[in-house]
Amino acid sequence: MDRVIPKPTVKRLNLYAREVQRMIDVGQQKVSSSDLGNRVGVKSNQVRKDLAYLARDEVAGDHGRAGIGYDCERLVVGIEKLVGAQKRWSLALVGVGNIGRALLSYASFDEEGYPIAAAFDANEKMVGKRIGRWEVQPMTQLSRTIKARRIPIGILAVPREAAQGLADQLCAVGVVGLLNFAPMQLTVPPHVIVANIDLTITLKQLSMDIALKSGSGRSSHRRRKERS
Amino acid sequence: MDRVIPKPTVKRLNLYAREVQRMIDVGQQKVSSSDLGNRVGVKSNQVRKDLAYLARDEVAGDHGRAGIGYDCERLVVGIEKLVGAQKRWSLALVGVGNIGRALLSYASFDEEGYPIAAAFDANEKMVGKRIGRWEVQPMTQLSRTIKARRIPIGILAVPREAAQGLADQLCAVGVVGLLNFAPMQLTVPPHVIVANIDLTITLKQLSMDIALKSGSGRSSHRRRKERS
DNA sequence: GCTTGTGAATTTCTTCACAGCT
DNA sequence: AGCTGTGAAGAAATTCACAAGC
Repeated sequence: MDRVIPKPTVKRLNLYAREVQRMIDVGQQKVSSSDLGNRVGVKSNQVRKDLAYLARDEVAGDHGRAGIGYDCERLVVGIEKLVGAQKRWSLALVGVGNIGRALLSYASFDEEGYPIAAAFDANEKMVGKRIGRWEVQPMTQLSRTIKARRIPIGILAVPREAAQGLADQLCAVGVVGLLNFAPMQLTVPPHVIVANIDLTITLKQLSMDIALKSGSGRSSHRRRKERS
Repeated sequence: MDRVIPKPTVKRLNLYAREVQRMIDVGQQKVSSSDLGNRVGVKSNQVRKDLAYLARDEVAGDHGRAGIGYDCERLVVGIEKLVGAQKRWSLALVGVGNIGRALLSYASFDEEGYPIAAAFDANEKMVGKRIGRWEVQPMTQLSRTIKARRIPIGILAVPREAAQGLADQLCAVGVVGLLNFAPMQLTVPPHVIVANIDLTITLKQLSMDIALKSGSGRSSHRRRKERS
């Protein structure tokens, strides 16, 4: 009777979907929980538990067949239904510096249903330039454009000092999610959700993990270690 | 008697250190667990529990003073001792496309003790170019350079199709950590640790979180929602 | 009054183990 | 034989609640 899906499960479901899609591209039709687990770096038990959430949802439907496995096609469809990949969310990119430009050239956003709908920069030399199919807009247009086009998610790719102020602006004009590349914690109204991409923190964790593993030898599992 | 520091705690300790450093820059001398908690988006209880790990470590030392708080200076020093920020780790950047170039221009890596020591690309037009202070090297130099300079961490900023092969190469020449920007799970030997920066998965989680929060109104806590 | 530190309770997530289907 | 689904056990992380210091 549990309607809520655990956070870690949501994440893994997305990984499964991507992996299974890739198997389909290669002509595979069935997949077992242990196959999938190996590819994603997760125990087969965990895979089955995660996939069991599909069956609990009316629309996603049941899937596994004992002795056989899961049908790839149905599986990705089911996961996407459950985990909401059906909707498209447009993005507003704020900051067209190095990271911003990299994001504009990053085709996957589009392909995955997250089109960048507009790009803004404070730098006058940047404003008006065309980058790919975007024309960089001045910050003065930010509210207007986001409101008019009802863009739900903002990407902050600006220097740390500017991030909080722009986050405030974005929240004020109705954004409900932020993808934050600035190395700081943003403070936002309670209805807004922030996802941080924090490169230096990630690197620090990585090096800490490396340092720790050197000290603690013997682990029986033999595949891979993963951090998000 | 617990020598091991929980993963989530390591992450938060890094966030605390950064935040406290910023307070120092602004002239602050003391900080309380609730101050710090507010800034990082964590309950004060949690902050204290996390900081208690400092006292358990001989070298990091004890810190909090009841009724007063923590001394900012000593705190960052203590955290950095505990969480290993003293060591420098050099990086090998593999792939000088959009993301790769953005990383080369990203000053924080250097400042935080993670200098990019070399950059490689498979594209002949790229090889030999100077970008900032780096000269892009051909992939044929990859093993030589990494072995010679004993670079411990590789950054994979290459297309998905190339990622696994290059990961294999990097692991073969002694890298012990990988920062992977390719949208896939890498398979690596057990002693190598992988940290993934997965933009589309992050976006999918973000949009799922947004969708969920719309459905479940009343939560009593009022600050921010954070995902890594 | 405001603060830290911490055992105990609680919640969340993972792993185990096995019944049951193909 | 090989596989799924799941209750039960276990482990990990968070939150509570309160004694004790300033």
